[in-house]
Amino acid sequence: MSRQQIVAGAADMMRRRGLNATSIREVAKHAGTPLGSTYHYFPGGKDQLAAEAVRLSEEIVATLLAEKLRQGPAEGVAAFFALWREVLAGTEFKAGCPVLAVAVEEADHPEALKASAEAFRAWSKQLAASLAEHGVGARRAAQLATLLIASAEGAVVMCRAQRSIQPLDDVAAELTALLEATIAART
Amino acid sequence: MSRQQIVAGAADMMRRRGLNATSIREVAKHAGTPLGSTYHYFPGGKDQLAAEAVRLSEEIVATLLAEKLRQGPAEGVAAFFALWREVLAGTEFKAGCPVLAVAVEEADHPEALKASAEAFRAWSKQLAASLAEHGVGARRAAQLATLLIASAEGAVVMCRAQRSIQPLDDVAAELTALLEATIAART
DNA sequence: GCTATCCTATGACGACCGTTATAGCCAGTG
DNA sequence: CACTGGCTATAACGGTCGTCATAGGATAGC
Repeated sequence: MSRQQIVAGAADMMRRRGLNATSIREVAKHAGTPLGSTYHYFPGGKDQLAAEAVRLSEEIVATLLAEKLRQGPAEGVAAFFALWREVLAGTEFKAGCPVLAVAVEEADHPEALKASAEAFRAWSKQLAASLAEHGVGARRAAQLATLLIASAEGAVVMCRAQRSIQPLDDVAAELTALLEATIAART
Repeated sequence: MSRQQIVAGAADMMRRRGLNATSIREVAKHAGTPLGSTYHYFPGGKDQLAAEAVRLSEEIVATLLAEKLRQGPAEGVAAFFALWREVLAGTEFKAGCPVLAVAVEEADHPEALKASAEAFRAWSKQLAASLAEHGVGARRAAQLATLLIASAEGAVVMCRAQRSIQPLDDVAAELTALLEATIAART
């Protein structure tokens, strides 16, 4: 269906150029659908389209995370960082996270912003739950999960600015060590 | 001078709405200067204006960081997080970091992007140097410095999305503990 | 007083934006 | 066959954007 192509194309454009630079016209053209169709599928306009793009991105990451976390928190975190490394490497550091892009551009897109908050919360919960399962206290697990996501998102932005993978690798190295130490201490 | 007001206004608008939603017209109006003056002061157009706004933000943070780091890395990091906490609280979670905003919106603003990369690098160097002075190995100090900046920037974005200060506090708590442990181990 | 220089003031340019309206195609159902 | 509803196709709306050009005013040095 072409509806999904529109959402996927919007997400791709948003993670590269941000929300405001992603025009509905270009999204439609890229998806091979007429402009009018966009407003047929998304009567809520750009806000709705952006919100769905954010939710799609959330699901993709959440699915990968859920799969890898079954092998343990360390594997999940490793997969999370590997995912961003691939995104950066595969786009010459030109793409980042569409969820973050929406949160940074405060225009009047309340649905999209809500979806963005929900995505961060969902990822955090997944990670925190996995940590708690492996003996980390609930409070500490939540803190660690937030740290993991915040630092990964921040590192991706730094990588884009500097056109280098090093910030992400630095952050991943530090957090992997911290995670191992924390889990080892509670086992 | 009105030139500085233009740059400061641009930085403020960028950190709230992002680069693309910051129009030169509005910046000029907000600064009380005519639109034509903007192109007199910044013949390089929006790219130059954005780059100078990023450099101004870099300097403000770097100055504060330099001052606080004289009392040690822990105090510097605490001040860094306190700064972002104030920005968020003082704007109802509607403002973030203009440096990050530029890096996220990949339009053709090469100078601004370069300034953004330079800002991240400058802050990292300051923090890493302070850590190294207090016994942390050079490699580790660089990694930790990157982690501190990445996680602070990422947490600020999460706070904006969720309209809550908790992500920043969670990250600050984790990193403060990590920092203390690291410095204690090498002393 | 004269002039050169910096800045103001104003308006225009082409382009793109989000959104809406309207008319037409083209299935599938009865 | 008729017809209805989902989607296409196309054009237009008011608005804002970055940028540029040009003319006016002020101010400082001579």
